[in-house]
Amino acid sequence: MGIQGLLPLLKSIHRPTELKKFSGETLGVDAYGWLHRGAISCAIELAQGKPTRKYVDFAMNRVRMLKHFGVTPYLVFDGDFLPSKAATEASRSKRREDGKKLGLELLKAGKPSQAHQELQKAIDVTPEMARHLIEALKKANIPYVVAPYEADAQLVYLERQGITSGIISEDSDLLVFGAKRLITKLDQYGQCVEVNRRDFNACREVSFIGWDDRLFRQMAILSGCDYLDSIPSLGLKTAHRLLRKHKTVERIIRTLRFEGKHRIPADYLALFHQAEQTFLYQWAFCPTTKQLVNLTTLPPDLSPDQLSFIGSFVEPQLAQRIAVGDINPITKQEIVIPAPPSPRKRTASTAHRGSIMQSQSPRDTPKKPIDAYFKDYHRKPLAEMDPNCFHVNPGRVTNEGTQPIVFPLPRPYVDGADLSPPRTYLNGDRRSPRVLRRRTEPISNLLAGNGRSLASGSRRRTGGLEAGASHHPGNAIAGINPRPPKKARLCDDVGLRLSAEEKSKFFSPSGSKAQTARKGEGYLMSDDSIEEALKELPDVEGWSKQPDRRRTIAVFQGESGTLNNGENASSGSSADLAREILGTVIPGTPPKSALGRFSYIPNALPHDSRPTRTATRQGSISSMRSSLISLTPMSTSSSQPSTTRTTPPTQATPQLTPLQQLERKAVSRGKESPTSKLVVPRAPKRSSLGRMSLDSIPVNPAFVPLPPVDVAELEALNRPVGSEDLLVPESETEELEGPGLDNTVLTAKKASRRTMNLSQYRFTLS
DNA sequence: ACGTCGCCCACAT
DNA sequence: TGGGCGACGT
Repeated sequence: MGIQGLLPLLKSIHRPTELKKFSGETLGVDAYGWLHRGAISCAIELAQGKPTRKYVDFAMNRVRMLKHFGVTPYLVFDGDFLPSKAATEASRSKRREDGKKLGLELLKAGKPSQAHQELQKAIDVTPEMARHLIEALKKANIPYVVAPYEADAQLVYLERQGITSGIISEDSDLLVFGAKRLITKLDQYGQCVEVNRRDFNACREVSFIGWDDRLFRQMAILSGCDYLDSIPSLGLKTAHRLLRKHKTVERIIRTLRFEGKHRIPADYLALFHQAEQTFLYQWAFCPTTKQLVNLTTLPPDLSPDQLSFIGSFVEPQLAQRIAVGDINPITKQEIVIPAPPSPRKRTASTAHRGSIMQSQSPRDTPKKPIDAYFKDYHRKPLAEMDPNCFHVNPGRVTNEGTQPIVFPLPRPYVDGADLSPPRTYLNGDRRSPRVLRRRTEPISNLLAGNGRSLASGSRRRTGGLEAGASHHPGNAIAGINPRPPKKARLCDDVGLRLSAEEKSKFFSPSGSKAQTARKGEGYLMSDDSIEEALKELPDVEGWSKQPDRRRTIAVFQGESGTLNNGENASSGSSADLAREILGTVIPGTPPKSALGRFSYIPNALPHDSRPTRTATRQGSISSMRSSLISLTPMSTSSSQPSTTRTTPPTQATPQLTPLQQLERKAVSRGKESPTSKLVVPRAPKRSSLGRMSLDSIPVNPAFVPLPPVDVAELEALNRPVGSEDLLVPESETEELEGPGLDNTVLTAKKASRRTMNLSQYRFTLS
């Protein structure tokens, strides 16, 4: 795994979000997790050497889901193992083999369940498997790249180059590599958690104020990472404290040795530096220049020769072929696919592990120019997205809070084309895939000639997403998707239980009817708007947490209770209900009934079980909602259907995220001069007024119904901001401060700010 | 009292 | 496998 405990340490800056928020963006995806999860669904077949490609379906379902949300995935595959890792990997590989044998034996013994369990652990994601997925990606015109070494470095490189604007991964190592926006815990419904590097200063578990990337990286390494064994009893907190106190690793080690409390290897410092350099300079493939580059430009006094542990340089020609997937990054031989052309599941299977041959079959690889794969990512207009997406997320229902949450989900993103059976094998297990492949390397390895390696095991399991996106023209775009009607669901779910979801959330086999309904709705947007509103809730309040969502759900539930089941999506009464709700949400036409529901919802809602925030929220919720609804003129959204994304992302506006805002506060509180940052509030730049208005409202922003998708706004919000300092506190800031925050201290300030902001907004907005 | 480490439970399949 | 919770050690 990456850095154990890192994400929990950053918990206060986790921003529960929805994938939809990233609509219009290209996000890097660690393909390993998806492949691994997909492989789990067919672990037995793989172990038996059967020609299955179910794992491709799994990954492609996720791809569709992303597309459904308007997100362009840029898949990044792992390449070769770092030198030091080779040995480790070999032993691991053997372990897998043993596990496989055990599993097969169990299978023969008539214990399929146990067999599968064992085989899952023995899953090995091979370059051939990656290649199969790549073939599917090519057909779907999805950008991808095979990293020369670790996908982590490649993902961060792409993000730094602006090729992607965020990274979907479960590996906390990415933050150590320098990822700016890490999107984790993505589930099949599009729910996820965003961790922004910029929010670090707002971290409440430990203070990162005054810290730079280097210190953060050192803290992580010091506590133990994939490239360096940890020092017993020295975790993140301690590493953080030590760094704060002594500033340099050298001093820390010297002190620790002096104290004699920890046992520190003689070569610890050397290994430490190797680990540090591995995070800094690991090789990545530059899609633009088509050659290997160091993640971070090497300083003049450093040459790749001195960094044997980051792997060796690969000639551009070869690197390029590896990058597109034609060559096995490990063996450096061509990957030959037996007979992939037929889309059906049953194509020839690749031998589990070694189907690397020398001859390449022409048909297998389309002869597109390599560039083609790197360059075009198409973005999907929101319009294409399926409007009806609400549905309950069963998983989250019980999740942290325990309360059921309802969300808008895109369901069937089904494109007809590639999908095999719409079945979603949704999430495979969540076991961390990467671990299998990579692991932390023992220090000894590092020392040993290579330096170190990196085997980072990561826990990557990307959240599941099963849905497919239907953007393709051929299919019926959004309307076509056969998914359970969102509306119905909302109602149902809300009212009923989350279970409503049923098996295929994204693809409902019979979904056609639902589709029609959606399209019909002029107001589809309404759905979207609702979704937005829902989404917002979480964001706003909580950027803190998910409980918010639940509430939301709860609200709906109250209503839904009356409603019918979600089954008849389009036609059902539930649908009507949904409409009503939507209407309420939507600015222009807020049905009273809807409002009423919202208002009373609070009551209905099961209160947040969570101790801290609950009280506040609940009390205010109803009022907030009503107020929000009435107050917020979401004009922006109302005018246009959510489905259409008209506005191009306006990026100029630096938007502070709630976390960032907190950060500022923290900073201001802290020593650093906050003034410039905090003071600067300027007129909101963002395109969407609606949002601002929302923010400005004293009420908890979470409850404000958002307008249908305001693409520009979303983008602006999400867009990486230039310098944090320069950013002006915006509406979002307020959100941060909203009830969602646990921090009591901040709360007071927040409240005050909101008010302030509101005034500002009003001026500006009006 | 805090932090780390180990055990138990769970999620999703 | 990962997260949460409880116990032990500093």
